[in-house]
Amino acid sequence: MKKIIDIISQAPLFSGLPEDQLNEIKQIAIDKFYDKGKTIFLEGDDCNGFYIVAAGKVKIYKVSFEGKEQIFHIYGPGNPFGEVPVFSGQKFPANAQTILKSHLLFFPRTAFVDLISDNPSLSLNMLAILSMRLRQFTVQIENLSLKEVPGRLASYLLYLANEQEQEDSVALNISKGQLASLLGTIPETLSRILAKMNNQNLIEVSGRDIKLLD
Amino acid sequence: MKKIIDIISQAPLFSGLPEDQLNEIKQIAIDKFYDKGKTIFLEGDDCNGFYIVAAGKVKIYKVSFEGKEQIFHIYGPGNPFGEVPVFSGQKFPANAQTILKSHLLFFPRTAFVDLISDNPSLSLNMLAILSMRLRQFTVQIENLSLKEVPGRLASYLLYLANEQEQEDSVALNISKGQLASLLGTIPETLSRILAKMNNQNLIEVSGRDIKLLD
DNA sequence: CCGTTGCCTTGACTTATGTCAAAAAGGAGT
DNA sequence: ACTCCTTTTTGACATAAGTCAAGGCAACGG
Repeated sequence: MKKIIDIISQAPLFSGLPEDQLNEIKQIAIDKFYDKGKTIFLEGDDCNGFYIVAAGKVKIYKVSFEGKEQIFHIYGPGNPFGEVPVFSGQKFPANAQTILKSHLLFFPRTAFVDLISDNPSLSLNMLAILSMRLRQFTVQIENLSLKEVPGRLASYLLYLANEQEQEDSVALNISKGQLASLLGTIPETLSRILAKMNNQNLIEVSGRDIKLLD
Repeated sequence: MKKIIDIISQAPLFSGLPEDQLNEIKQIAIDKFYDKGKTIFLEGDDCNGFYIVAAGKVKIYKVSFEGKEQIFHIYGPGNPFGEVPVFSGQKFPANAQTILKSHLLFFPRTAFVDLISDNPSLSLNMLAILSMRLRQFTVQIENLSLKEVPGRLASYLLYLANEQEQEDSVALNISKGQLASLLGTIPETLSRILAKMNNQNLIEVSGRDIKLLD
């Protein structure tokens, strides 16, 4: 298990802050541990603070009445989540659940708001993070509304390849079922599209490894 | 034309600020005027600041390669827009265009960032606004991915009725074509669904006025 | 080694929604 | 009232993607 101070000093949210402020932040952080598949909060729950992933992986998602799931984000180490109601002052807008055994840091709301009020750099960092989120959401809405599933899949594969710094191959870091949910579709459809792109020699799928031939 | 100071003092972004700070904000605001249908900025443009609508109406949207439009927001008086790249430091993520003759206030980026750094209340207001935006986007993604067009339309009508403080009828404030684009569909589909709901006696459509019979 | 479990794939079918084309309705100005 | 122009509606059709049901495959524990 990593030390709190290491996690904090590496999180983008706290980048560029002087050491004494990192220590103040450390003072208010609370360790939390979750097994795989555990719910962290549910849509509509009251919010007493937000989280940063120290280790593991967390999905933010909603489920329709009929049971279809849409994943909004998947967060790994260093990423904060659950900040929205801290500032807008309402309930959580979506559900959060671990998809791996995870170690989280919890930041109580009032203590954090005090901290941010005293600290312009921290507030600008937070503004930057929320702005990046908004940007990601515009991409997600654009994908859902203006692209068909093959296009969304292609975008995601290119994004992953870029993130993994590999020109021509990617390793999916989530199950195909979860990927379907992230792309706003269902496993059957994703499976068919992967098969089709495979036949057209656009990609070469073997399990979670995909070679990009385009 | 309204005075700058009136617009500023009524905007949620600046609510609760003391008078001297409102005056500081006024100093950096710049009036801009646009006719109906004029582009304010395009996706990918450099961002030197953001805007607040003083009068008129503005849509934020993207267009697919094939020409389909998706509207993200429609903003009226008091709403800020274009803030994302101010804090995330990149280009505009979408297009902005007036849908009515409009009067906007422009806030240059660096001056505003200075202001926000010196002013915790202002930064908390901005955090609250960005958080509300994120919340709206989760709803929009949920609608696009988990609901079909009739469900999205119903949500929108209920939202409008609520906003207009009318129990059982709404007046569309945008054209049906624009509404289709806001709901992530096309005018033909929207028209058919309105006709069907009309036949089922769920609503009663006459032009832009819709009675809710449910 | 075998059965259970979870994940993925395939097939046949249904349906919501987009496309294309044309007609109808509505508004603004002459 | 007439014309021009935009918005909306309708019809016939095409298709992407969802549903339901069954089968395959791999991993894991007994």
